[in-house]
Amino acid sequence: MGNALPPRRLTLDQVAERAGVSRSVASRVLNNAPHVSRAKRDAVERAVRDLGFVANSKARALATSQSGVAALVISRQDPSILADPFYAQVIVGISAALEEGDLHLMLCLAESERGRARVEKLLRSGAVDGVMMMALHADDPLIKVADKASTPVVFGGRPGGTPPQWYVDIDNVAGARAATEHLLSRGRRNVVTITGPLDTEVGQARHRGYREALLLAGLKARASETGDFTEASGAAAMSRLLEHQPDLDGVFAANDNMAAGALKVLRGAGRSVPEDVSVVGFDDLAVAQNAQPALTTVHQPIRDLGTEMARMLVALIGGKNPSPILLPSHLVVRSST
Amino acid sequence: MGNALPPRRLTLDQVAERAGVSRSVASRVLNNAPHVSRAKRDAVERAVRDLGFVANSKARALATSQSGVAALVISRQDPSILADPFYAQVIVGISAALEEGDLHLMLCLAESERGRARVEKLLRSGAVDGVMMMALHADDPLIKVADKASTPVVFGGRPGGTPPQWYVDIDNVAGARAATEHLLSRGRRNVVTITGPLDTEVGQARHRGYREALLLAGLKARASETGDFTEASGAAAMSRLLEHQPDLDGVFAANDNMAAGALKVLRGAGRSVPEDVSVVGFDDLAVAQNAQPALTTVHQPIRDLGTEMARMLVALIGGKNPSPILLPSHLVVRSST
DNA sequence: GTGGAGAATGGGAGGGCTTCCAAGATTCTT
DNA sequence: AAGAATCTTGGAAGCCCTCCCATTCTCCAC
Repeated sequence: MGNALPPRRLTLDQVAERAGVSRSVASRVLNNAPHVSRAKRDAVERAVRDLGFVANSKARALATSQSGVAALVISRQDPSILADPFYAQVIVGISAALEEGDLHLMLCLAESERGRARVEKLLRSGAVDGVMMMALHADDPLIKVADKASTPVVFGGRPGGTPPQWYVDIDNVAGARAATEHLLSRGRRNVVTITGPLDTEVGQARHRGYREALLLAGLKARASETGDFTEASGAAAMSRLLEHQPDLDGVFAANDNMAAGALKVLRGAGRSVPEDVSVVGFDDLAVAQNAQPALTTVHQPIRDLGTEMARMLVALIGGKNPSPILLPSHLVVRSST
Repeated sequence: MGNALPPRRLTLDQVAERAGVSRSVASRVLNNAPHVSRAKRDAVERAVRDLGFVANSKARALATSQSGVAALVISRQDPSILADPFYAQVIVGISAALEEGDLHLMLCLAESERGRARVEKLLRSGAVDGVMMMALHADDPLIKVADKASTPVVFGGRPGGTPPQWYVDIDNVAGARAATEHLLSRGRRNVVTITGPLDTEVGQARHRGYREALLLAGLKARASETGDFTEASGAAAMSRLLEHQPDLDGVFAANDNMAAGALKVLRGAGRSVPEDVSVVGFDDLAVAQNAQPALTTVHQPIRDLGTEMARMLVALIGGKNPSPILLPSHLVVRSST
């Protein structure tokens, strides 16, 4: 920080000199490449240890044109998206898997137009070797940004529209079907649903699973109302459903937050859960366990989602061509059904 | 990715050639430095636009010896620390403030020994211009790692022991004092506390605030039990307190999770809250609102914590010498008191 | 018209590493 | 024991910018 005599960072030349070898040899030892005699290898390693040398990553990056960094880009169209524990778990999974590939994680939250421009520059400047992207909407401008980058991109969850080439997603259809079938197996016959936004793939998929289950059981789809994955929207949807479909006896909500909202409205309307109405959510977040009554829901392997995204990206960076992955979810039965 | 003819990334020379100027001039335009005529500036800018040129960040980093990246290092001694919304908010704050300084965010979760070694290498390789660090324990090995790095380090929350030179922290003492005084103002006279781990600064500070409040009110400190900030430990501590101090009428828990555990135990013991016993927590996480009854607690400006950390780091990187910051917290009164 | 201040310009030397290649050292064949 | 085959080795060319500095140009004062 502006000392009198900046002590001039240690360089590979100094290591080489101290070990009595050329810079080339020293470099080979560092990258443990072949064609180095045992004696010189030892000498270099000792010099590295004695001097406490760590190679300058910028120079290495320039020479190899590899930065050793992967970016996770999170589109924040809504304000508090990161606040839910979902991303935290994804990140933990990613972090662990990137460690395997010896990559570091750069986290980009792009909300403003300016932020998006920064992300674009980041990707196109070659500062990262690959990108993981979480975006809900097919028209998210970040998707185009990622396309323009000439670096591999893995999606976490498919945005709507034509699916990207590489993605990891939860099998939302199967999960929603299992949830609905569970309601039917409890003897419910008038099962309604609170869907997520239908312009998102996840919203659509969970709705599809619901309809499939009814279809397979030979039942007609009942009323559905759309929410936006918030508790408040779930409550509002539930009110509307009660109004139009007073004899409902089962509710599949497309996520736990909305299910929690629905529970409150049901309680307020004097319907007891699970006696009068059974309710199932989706996600298995903390809110599901804390709900009154505790919520039956579909558990997603969120951490695995992160892990698999990172693994896929590592494979891509390594020149391989992995296939998309759909992760299974499973039902967790609690007191609401 | 291994094409036949890798199209050889665009370079500044090509921009310069197209604009009919030397590379030096082109570079000056890119960094909008002075000493460029209007005409050439325009020519270069047009060439940049036409070609879609983005400077190679690795080369720039090497030349300027600035990476444009700041790291957030989170020590994960316990497994699910990131899962609480705390870090999510810190990160959002950091991200916003880093954008001001045109820095990108690298996220390092170091739990294993290997992960720690990787972080050390990252810092010492000069890959980041500065570090923000969140660590609870004074003996966290990461603190030494940060010391060895010759890059500026800002702490979020002081670890125990001698405080670091640069940090941003919540004023835990004042918050705890306010919480305790609130209990006293409700007429409680036998106020006990559930502390956090006393080998952490935050644990100690909140305990100190509790004692100060009692002292100022001319009361003696009552029983205290120590937890580890988990709900389970709060419940256990509450049981012990009920046993040794059956006439207690107020509880200050050093965080919301432990307060939630305490509430459950109190309910189980037939003490009603807030009639028989008043309870105050600390943090104002979601759990405080969801608790039964809703928890009076101390709200912390968590997002601001992140913002200020990042700002401080930006200042340090810019060669300034900022002062440590203590952020105020405030009481949120709900139904538990 | 001349000197000189100050701006504009481009050449070129880094920045610290990787990697190609030619040359020297070693081992293996027969 | 000579020649082929294989390892080791170090010199030097890159990677793509930034920035110092010597040079040229512009313009104004006297």
